Amino acid sequence: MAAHALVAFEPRKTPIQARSTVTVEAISEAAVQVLLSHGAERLTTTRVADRAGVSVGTLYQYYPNKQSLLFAVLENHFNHVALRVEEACANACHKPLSEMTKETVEAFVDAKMERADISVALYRVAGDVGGPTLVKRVNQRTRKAVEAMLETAPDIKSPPDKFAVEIMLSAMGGAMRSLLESGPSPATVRKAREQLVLLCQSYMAAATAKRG
Amino acid sequence: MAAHALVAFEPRKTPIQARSTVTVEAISEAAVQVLLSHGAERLTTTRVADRAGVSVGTLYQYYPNKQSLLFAVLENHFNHVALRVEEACANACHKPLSEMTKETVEAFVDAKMERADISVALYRVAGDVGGPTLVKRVNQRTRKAVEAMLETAPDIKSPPDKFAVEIMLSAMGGAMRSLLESGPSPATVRKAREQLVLLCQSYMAAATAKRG
Amino acid sequence: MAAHALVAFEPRKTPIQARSTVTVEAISEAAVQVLLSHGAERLTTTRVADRAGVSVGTLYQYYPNKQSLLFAVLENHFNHVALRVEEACANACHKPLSEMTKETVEAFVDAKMERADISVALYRVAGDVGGPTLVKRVNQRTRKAVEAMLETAPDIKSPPDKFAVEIMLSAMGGAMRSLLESGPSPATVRKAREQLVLLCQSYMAAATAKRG
Amino acid sequence: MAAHALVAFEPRKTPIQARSTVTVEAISEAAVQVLLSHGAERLTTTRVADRAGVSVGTLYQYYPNKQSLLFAVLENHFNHVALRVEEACANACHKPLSEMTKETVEAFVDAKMERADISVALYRVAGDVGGPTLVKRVNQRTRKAVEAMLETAPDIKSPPDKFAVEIMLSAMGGAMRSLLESGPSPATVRKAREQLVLLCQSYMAAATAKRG
DNA sequence: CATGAATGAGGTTTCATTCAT
DNA sequence: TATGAATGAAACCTCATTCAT
Repeated sequence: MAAHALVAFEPRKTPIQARSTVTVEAISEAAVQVLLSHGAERLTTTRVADRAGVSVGTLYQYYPNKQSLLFAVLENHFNHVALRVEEACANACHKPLSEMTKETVEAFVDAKMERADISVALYRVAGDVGGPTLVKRVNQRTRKAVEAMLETAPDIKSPPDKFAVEIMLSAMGGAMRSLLESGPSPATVRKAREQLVLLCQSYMAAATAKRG
Repeated sequence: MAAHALVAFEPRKTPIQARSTVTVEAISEAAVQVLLSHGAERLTTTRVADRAGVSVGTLYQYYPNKQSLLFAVLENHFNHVALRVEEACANACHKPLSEMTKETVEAFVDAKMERADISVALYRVAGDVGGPTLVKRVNQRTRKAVEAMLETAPDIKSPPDKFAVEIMLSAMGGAMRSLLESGPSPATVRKAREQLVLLCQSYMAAATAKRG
Repeated sequence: MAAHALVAFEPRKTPIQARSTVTVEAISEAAVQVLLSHGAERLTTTRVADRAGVSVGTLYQYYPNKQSLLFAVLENHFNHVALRVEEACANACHKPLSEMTKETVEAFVDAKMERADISVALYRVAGDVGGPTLVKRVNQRTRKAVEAMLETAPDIKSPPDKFAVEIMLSAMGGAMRSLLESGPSPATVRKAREQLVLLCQSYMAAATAKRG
Repeated sequence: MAAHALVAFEPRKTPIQARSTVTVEAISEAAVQVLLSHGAERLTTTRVADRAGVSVGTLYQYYPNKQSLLFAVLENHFNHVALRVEEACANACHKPLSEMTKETVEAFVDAKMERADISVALYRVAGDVGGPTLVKRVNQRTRKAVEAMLETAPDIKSPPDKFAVEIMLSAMGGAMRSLLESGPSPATVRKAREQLVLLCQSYMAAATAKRG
């Protein structure tokens, strides 16, 4: 599994018949299951196929290699989280800055916690599978949503630059990663959520005030 | 390489003789070299031994298995960074809060950048090798240093709680990870460093002000 | 692809309808294309079907297995060459021996060169597919044509025995094989053609003289 | 087994200890055995290792891949035949041309027949393994020996050009191939040998006479 | 007749680890 | 202690072939 070449991550074949769509989803879901039950290094394509109730050959009809399968799973997860954040951003338009920040951060934390186990499992495969690239791509997308939201803030003169938003997103992501990897209690999660809100609020305030 | 059992990560034999120490260090350094030149999944024990100029057998005299070797490398790197931060904390005692934060953050960023390539390479093995555990341990240590420093701050009434410091450290670590994995230009690093300082300063201000 | 059992090499169903004939030819031609573009070991039935613009299933309607497909392609090629030689033999009747030989050899060389690329590609599959059997069969046929021609030679008393003709044909075939596999320049081909004519002429003269 | 890239055919590791030399030879010999007993397409690296009494891993210590193993076997065989022909050429120096030719051809036929089964088996792998390249290389070598011999012929004025010798060698090789692949009786072999001698003798006479 | 999704045995290759020398 | 040959389980992936639609 060399992750140096970022090629051929796209699915190999577009399902035409109805049954293949089912198969593709079964495989993707099975990959998550195996990831959770066996861990990243015990995940083999054969095991995934077994769990999905298909043969290995079928798996390879839709994913050209193991990486592309894991990449797809990773992408799903990231897309889900990104979507939640985008929704929150859309909802928080025209509210005061601190409210905006709060809702965005909370949406992110909640989306991650929603499938905390998967998040943790995926941290383990991300490196081998183009994770960083994907993270960057998703961060761009999220950043755009945040920026659009900030444009509508009534209480700031000019928005922070792109860079500040990026820093905030990656800081937030990193803190969540540490948190999730420590297997936190619900109470801990609650406290961390609060602190994360505070972290981002104070940063946003500082970053926008500078130009205001 | 199952990372589920966190046993036997410690080096097998403590080198007493000078020759052994040299060997151990050669192996550890070779591991880093191979990591950089071949990537995480092309790192094999044989290759490391070759690069170190010893036989595989010898490698296994000092490290019970591959994981323990990588763990040691990881530990080295983390210890180095932690040391730099601790030094900065010691130096910043009795200075104003914002100054303290600035110097701490800058020490962290600079330490990471000092061997940026190694940092990136290690992100790739961390998951398989007890990285999260190690991160937690190092974070504890760093947190203590930060807390001790904060105790001496002249301009705050009471220090932030443990949790706030932990959040800050993990946020900072996460942001650096994203940054490093994107292969940033020097200019980008400079800007990120500034922003990271701002992020932490505003957070520390907010977190201590609450109790102040 | 075990070639030990020489069964079931014949096409499965004789195409009666026009559409079928077109399909069969498309498949056969596609096999050649794939052979040239991907090489012998990258030739898969699916790939051939794709190139032919039909589904694998359809391919298997006309060829019971992969071998039979390749066998058919091989047969086509050999038949083509044999036909050319037979024509030459028919044309050369009643001419002097050396003229007969010249025209026969040249017809063979030219027929091979006509589709040199296919010839080379087929050398690579011949072994797996009943090539030797086919070669023998085609050589019988060609030998008959040559013998019939020789019967009409005005300048020999009695024809050479079967064996001599067979030796000549296989020598000629082997030399062409070596030549083609070396990717010869046109000039080389021209020289080789001359020499091959000389080789066969002198042999025929010697082989017939013995009995004459 | 893609044979397009003619790289990495050389053995991977030079045996240092005595025992490894034994191992290498056992593997090579086992490959021949498996080739004979199972045929070319049933030859698997695992099977070869089993037959050699070692593990697959050991096989791969000495041969970087399956091709390189088969290439080595092929090379052995060709070298053996080339050696026999070279010996014959050395012995036939200063004899009359027809005698030279006779002894050379007979040496070739006899060397091939000596291990007829291997010859046939190898025809089947040659294509996948760099056979043509090897054939060319060995033919060069043999040609040199033949030319050196011809220089000493008392009864020719000037030797035939390189090309004629090459044609002769490849014709001879091709005829032998056809013969061997037909599973000939001893009587057939005897007759073929005679005819082959005649073929080459008459060609050599013709090819040298031209310049004489 | 055509389609193409599914099959799964089987092949090649890697690499952490051991142990006789 | 050092060596490095040997191990072999286990991973990934291919592809000829079938059969329900």
